[in-house]
Amino acid sequence: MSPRPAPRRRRDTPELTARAPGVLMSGEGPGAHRDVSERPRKRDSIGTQEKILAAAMAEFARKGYDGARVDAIIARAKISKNLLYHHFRSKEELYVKVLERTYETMRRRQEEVPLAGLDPVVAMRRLCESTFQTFIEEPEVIVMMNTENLHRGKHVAKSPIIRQLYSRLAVTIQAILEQGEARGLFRSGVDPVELYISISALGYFYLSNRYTLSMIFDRDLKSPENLARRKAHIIEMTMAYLTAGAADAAPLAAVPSAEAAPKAQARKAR
Amino acid sequence: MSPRPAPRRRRDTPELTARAPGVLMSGEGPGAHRDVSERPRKRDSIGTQEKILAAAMAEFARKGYDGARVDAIIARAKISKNLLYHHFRSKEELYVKVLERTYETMRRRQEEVPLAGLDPVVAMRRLCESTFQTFIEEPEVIVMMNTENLHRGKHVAKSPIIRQLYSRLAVTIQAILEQGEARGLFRSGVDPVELYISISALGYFYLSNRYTLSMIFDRDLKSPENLARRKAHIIEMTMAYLTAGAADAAPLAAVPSAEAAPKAQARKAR
DNA sequence: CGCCTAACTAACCATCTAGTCCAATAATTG
DNA sequence: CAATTATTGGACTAGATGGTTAGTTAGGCG
Repeated sequence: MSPRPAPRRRRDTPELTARAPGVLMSGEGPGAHRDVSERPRKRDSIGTQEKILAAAMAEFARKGYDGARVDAIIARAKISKNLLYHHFRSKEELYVKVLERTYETMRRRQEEVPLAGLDPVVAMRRLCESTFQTFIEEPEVIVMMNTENLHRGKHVAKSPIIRQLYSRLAVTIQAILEQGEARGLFRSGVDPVELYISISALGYFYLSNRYTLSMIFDRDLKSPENLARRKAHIIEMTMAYLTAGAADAAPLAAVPSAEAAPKAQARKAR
Repeated sequence: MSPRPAPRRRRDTPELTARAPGVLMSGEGPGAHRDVSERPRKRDSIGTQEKILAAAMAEFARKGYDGARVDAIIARAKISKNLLYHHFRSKEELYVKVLERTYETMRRRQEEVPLAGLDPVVAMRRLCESTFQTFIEEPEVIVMMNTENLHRGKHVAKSPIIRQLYSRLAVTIQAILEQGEARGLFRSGVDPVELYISISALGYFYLSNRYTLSMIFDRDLKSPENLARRKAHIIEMTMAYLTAGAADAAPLAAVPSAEAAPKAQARKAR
């Protein structure tokens, strides 16, 4: 083995960034500054971190973890590589931050939709809609979750923040189900987790696999008409399941439309 | 620019690798040959390609395209690197071959399930079961499709073989739907593509995202009980949707069980 | 039976990639 | 003002990675 004094010192940097204090006015240094049209470029730590996170989110959501390039992230964020590593320890740490942010987005979107106190049927329809709508408007969520599952959830496992985000949702759904059952609108014995997985699945898979599905079935799944049709289908399927065999079974189309086009469609859909 | 004569030599091999022409048949020369139980290991082109494809499938399904390493593939296949490149032009070509094989698997599994001529209700239940079962028993399918969709289907687009595999299925489903409708068992106006996407989604998403879902909901989605429950749920949901509002609507649980455990469960599940 | 081609190997290489080092400079804050 | 922190810049490196080159072996066939 070649005598290599420093074996490797990636991480173990003692973070002493002792810069020589005085000696620095020597050269004509500033000559290189060619930023003329740029705005003053102030020092804004959290703003920069925000830029980096946004750029990283875009890159990870486009290429996955292994396909993502740190150089691409710094290019997107228009910062130097050193600055990225000044704020984040490693590519992996940055990825975890982005992942946490993704889950935070999901949680926020969920809490934005008021479900408590509503008629159970309306509440469920609204849950279906908003779940699908979130996947449409936050496409990064899908790729980030796919990426994380490719890695078998090893980062989520280490992030205690993420693990708690969904507890409230399960409770909410449970309440809606109980109310619906009590009023004879829903069947009994519905598992809220199973149900939520299904509602998510119906929209998530459709969007996540739209490239291959579009190819196979020769249909543009992202067209506004098909998205609208899909949303209706998800609601139909979910409500049919819930109402089938209920005490006071509404035979079909419990509330056919009543709340079409609740929000701007596809805020930043691609 | 330190004057570096030799550009770079990672492995710092002691130069001159001139293999002496003759001296190598001395019995233990290829000492690495400790394959005793193995068959003589003749020169077997298609057998080798098979080994490579199997190894590549395993690697791609574990790591995705960018995470997969050619070196890992050759290690798994126990062949030399150049042999891989002798049979396949590039990592990408190999990936496409694996992808095609994946779709071929799906097609084969679909055709193995006889649906024509059955009672529509039975046929649909069977379709739900077999779809889920295929995802369980061929876990590579899920990751390969996720990977391909991460790349926005660019390889599928170039592979005409893949694009035709599903045409037959759509026709089959359409026939079942029509029959069910004619007999007053199913609702009318069901889109076969939309339906098939939903049936797939309910199982696919559950399995594909099981790592994060298991974490979030604190439930082992891969346990035999939960898999069985999921299968029942998928059937319930699909049949509820199809039968809701049918002319001759069967209120609930059209055919409660009747065909439980059709095959060995989880043939090569992990 | 020798030769040609295809199967096969080991070493090697060019390049890429995450991450570092060493400055230098400008803004912020105590 | 002085210490700190944010920021840029560029050169640099270890190691990994896809792919190639030069060479060896086996087997079918004329």
